[in-house]
Amino acid sequence: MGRSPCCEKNGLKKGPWTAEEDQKLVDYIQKNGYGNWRTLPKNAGLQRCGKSCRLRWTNYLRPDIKRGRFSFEEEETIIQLHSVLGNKWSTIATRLPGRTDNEIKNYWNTHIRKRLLRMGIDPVTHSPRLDLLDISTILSSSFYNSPHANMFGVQPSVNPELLRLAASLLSSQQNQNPNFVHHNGQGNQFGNPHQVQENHLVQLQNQDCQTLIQENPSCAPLNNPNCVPFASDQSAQLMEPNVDQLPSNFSSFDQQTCHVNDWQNNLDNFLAMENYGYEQSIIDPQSNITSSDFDFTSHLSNLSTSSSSPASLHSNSTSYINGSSTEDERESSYCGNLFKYEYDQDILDSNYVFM
DNA sequence: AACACGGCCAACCGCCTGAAT
DNA sequence: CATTCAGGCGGTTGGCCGTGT
Repeated sequence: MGRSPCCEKNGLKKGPWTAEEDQKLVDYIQKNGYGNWRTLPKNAGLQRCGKSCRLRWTNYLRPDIKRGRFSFEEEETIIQLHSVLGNKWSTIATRLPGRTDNEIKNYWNTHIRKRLLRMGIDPVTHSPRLDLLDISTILSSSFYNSPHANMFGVQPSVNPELLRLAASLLSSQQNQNPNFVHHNGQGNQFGNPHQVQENHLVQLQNQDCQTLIQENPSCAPLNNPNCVPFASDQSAQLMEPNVDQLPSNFSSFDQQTCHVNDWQNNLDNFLAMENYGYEQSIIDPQSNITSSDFDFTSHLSNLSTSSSSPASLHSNSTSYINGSSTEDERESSYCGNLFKYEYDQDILDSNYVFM
């Protein structure tokens, strides 16, 4: 026996609510409360389904509804809760006073989800996106052999078997995709990073990535004790880039996130963030941490301290970018800065009217 | 000015759950 | 225990509106 309709559909109005209907509903609820939604519309003189009335009230007319743009702190809360709860919008809404599940859901789908994707983070798993694993960069080692690898403190330890498998996949991708451009490691390090990445990006099927990782759980480090901080003399290897070779969005990054004027530190931070998702897609052989174990929540928990920390100078062999003293702090600050940067970019880009 | 396009979000749809009978 | 039904939830849609051409 099928479920019966919540109310008689014939003759009932659908679509956007008018101001007059809103007023009728508000007046009725203020006078009588909202006990029985089935009988409410008839008693209130509304040609609406009870369900429609309930949604209108809970999502729009309720007096405690909070309007306006979500704050950065609210977004943090949503992401943290979503990483634990998934699409339990109503549960998430209980932790955000004045926000409805519908509003949170819409905001997630239109803003946060896209931002996480831009950051290379899978919005479903909250882990780095395996489908964008940049195998060609691993193969060419252009990143690991570049001076920028030093600022991560990354010592490459790529499993030869992984390289073999990746090479096989890369080869098949190149054969199938005539537009594929292999990055030879000799190119411009300071070009538009999105463009560079697009050019040498190998999009693998998720299954391929999972297989690669399951079969080869030792690529390069995530919290790898073999990681060493960059040395001060290594930063000297960096050559000052031509101004028009800087990443297109570098200037706004400089002003909003780093709080320092030194171009080299800013550029280091920028490139670190650009590559953050990529770095995190790698497995730690020591602790057996997989990409899916990546704890985005704990990274975000450090946002408040990391996002305002100035980049440190390359003064000694144990200092990290942003002044973090440990590798965990360093990674957190990359993530935090990146997320804050993307949030600020959204603010700048949006036409949102502040209320 | 007119049109096309894409983003956003209010509202709807269909399914699920649990209480009442 | 089976059935009915209200309320709740998450996914989806359609229309509005701003922007680009």
